[in-house]
Amino acid sequence: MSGEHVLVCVAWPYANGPLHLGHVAGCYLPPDIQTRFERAKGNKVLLVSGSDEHGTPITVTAETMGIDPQSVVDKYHALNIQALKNLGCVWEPNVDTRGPEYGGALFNRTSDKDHHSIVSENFIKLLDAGLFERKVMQQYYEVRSDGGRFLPDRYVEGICPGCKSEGARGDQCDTCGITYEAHELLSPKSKMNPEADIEIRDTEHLFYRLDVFQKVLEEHSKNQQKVWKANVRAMTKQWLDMGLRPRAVTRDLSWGIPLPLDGDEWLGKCIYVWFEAVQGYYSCAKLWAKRYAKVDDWEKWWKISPDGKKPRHLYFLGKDNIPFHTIIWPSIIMGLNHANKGLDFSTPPSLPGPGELHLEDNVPAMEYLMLAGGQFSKSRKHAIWLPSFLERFDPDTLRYYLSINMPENHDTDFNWPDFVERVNAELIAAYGNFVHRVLTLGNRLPESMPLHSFENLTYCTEEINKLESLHAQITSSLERHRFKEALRFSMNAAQLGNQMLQNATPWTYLNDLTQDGSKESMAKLSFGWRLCRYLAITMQPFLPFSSEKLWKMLGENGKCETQKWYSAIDWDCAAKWNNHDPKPLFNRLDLNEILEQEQELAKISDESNDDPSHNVKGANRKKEGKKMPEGTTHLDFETFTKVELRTGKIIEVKDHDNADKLYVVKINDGSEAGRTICAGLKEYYSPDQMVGKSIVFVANLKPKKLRGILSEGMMLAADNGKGGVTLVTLDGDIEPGSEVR
RNA sequence: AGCGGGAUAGGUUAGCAUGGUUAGACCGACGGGCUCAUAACCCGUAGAUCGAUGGUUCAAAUCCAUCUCCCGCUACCA
Repeated sequence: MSGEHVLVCVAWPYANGPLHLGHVAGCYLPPDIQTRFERAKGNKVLLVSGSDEHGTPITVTAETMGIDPQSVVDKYHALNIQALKNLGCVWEPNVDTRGPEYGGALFNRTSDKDHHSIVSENFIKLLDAGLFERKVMQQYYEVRSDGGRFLPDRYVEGICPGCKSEGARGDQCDTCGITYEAHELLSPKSKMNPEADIEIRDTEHLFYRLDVFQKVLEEHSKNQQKVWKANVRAMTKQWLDMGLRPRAVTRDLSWGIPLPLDGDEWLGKCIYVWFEAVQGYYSCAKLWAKRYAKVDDWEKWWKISPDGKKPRHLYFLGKDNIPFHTIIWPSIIMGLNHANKGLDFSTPPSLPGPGELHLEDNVPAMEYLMLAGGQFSKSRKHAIWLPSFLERFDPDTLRYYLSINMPENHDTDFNWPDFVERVNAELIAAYGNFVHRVLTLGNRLPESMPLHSFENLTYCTEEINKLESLHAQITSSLERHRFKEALRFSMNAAQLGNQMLQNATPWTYLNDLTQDGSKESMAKLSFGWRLCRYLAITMQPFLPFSSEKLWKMLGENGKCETQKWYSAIDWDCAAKWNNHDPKPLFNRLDLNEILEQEQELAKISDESNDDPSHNVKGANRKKEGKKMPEGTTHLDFETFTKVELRTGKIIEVKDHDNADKLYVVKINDGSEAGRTICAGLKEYYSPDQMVGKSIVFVANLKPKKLRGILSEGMMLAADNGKGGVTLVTLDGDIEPGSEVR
């Protein structure tokens, strides 16, 4: 199909740090491939996404960096959009080169004022339709001279009303496991600021009536069973089976979109981020139309036309985001449709009809890309950052590796040896090398007899048939979002080219073109040019940079990315030639060199502060002086002596039955009974490695139950902040229980 | 611990929802060929008790049960 309106929605990256390769493989590369493919097919694609810029984590980052939240999001928004562009993602130009009727792209941000007003408008619509429920909640409030603030449950602790143990959280006790209402907790304290007075205050919040949509979502889900991937089906079913309940859409929050409501009870409240950021898909389309096309043009991508013709909606996201896109967002869309029809909650909502906002056609959610077996993690600095990667490597090599290794069905792994291997042995050896063979062989012909003068397609019917069948397979795979498979088929075409050359041995005829068999052999070599052209077009969604390079080297005009998808198998198109010296499409990678570089980077990372953009071009690497880490204050000696450190010997290490990350460690502390300490060392030590070690522990720490087991102290361990943790052990023998000073 | 997902040749994986061909592919290994090409290319060979056990069935990688290990979310990291 061609001329279809396709809305490609990309999960909004949180502007609280740079993007890493996990993000790219999961959410950002697949939609780019899809968009390029759809455009080549002649479809009208509008690509929307942007930075998600509200919420508490951003204010926390701002506080620790000593700047305001807007500066945080400005910084990461700029960094991320630039990195995505450098990766070749089509966020630019904003308008399709064929004109605004063909759509375009907008990478917006949720701090955009227009986004605020669109969200506020929708908020009022849903409110007026009775789709919000108003509830008074009791929430802890930290009283401060500068005004105070509400505290999320997990920032509060106190004494459990059930078992009376200390350290119970605001809504649940870890020791006995019971849950309770916030006001039942005894002597509550703020975790962040234990000195502050805490009181319970009533706070009113609005809840979106997801329950109203249960039935219609079940219907939608039933319709989608055939297109959804297994992980999407399972996750959505889970939610529907549990039964949908109203979900809070407002929050006691300072950084976000203020409630568009009058009344003192709404002061200091914002629209909850989940409810607001998803609407970006909608606001972004509207704003794109307003800024780059006609104001109403967004409707072509969002609304079912009066004759029932539907745009196609694709959402690209990671597995953690599935229910938001199959349950929550559809229910908001249907809520808006409902409200637009002047209906309220008393009428059951229905699936969208003509003139209404359309629901997703597919949510091809990806699993995760792991890094050397572990999860990408900002805090543990276990990550490869996109900006830093692109400084050192050809973006197409990354695009190739992530495409051929895409986490479509389960988690996959990024590691350097595999990256180098696949780039060298597949991308370069098969594809790059075939292209280079054709171009260098062709280049050796005399100028009076250019390659295409030898063309004779009657010798190439077998190749033509195979290429056409491969083209159909690539197309079908891409239509079903099977990226790995599609790229593999394209690579098969390159392999076919190598086979063809191998059998035709054109190099044996170059010196004497009058030999027997020369005509056929040279016809094959000449067909090699067409095969390169085919490859440039079919590889373009995956490898846009090298495709453009190849396009020029083939002597073609214009840009490869604007070529028609089916032109790849148009054997009638005029053959051309470019007599410049051919250059290899890619450069080989050297694993040892890369590993050395990595070590260098790791060193720099150790020395720098904990700003993960350290190895990013243009990021400020200054102020690495000897200044104390943020928040450090000097301690007077007396206070220090209050800490009682003692030596002990580990005599037994067992798993904690009720916690994944904890060991229960028995220590000989010189006393007869010994003592028990819970320690979060599972990630770093096996029990065998620990038993017998002489360690240092804090002896007079207030004992505390950790998921049911009393921990009497804390072992000292060194933590380098990026995943390395080592116990502090003793140099020589000394009896357990000796004081350390 | 609660919930969800996964396990297929040395590595990466397709197939599994709708049981039924010799379980398909890429990389690597091994043997041979080629010498145009970036230590590249081509041909061939070996390599899989489809995580384990039991069950349903004429038939199970595919469905069911139990178990083991991995991943994610949530909790926990004194």
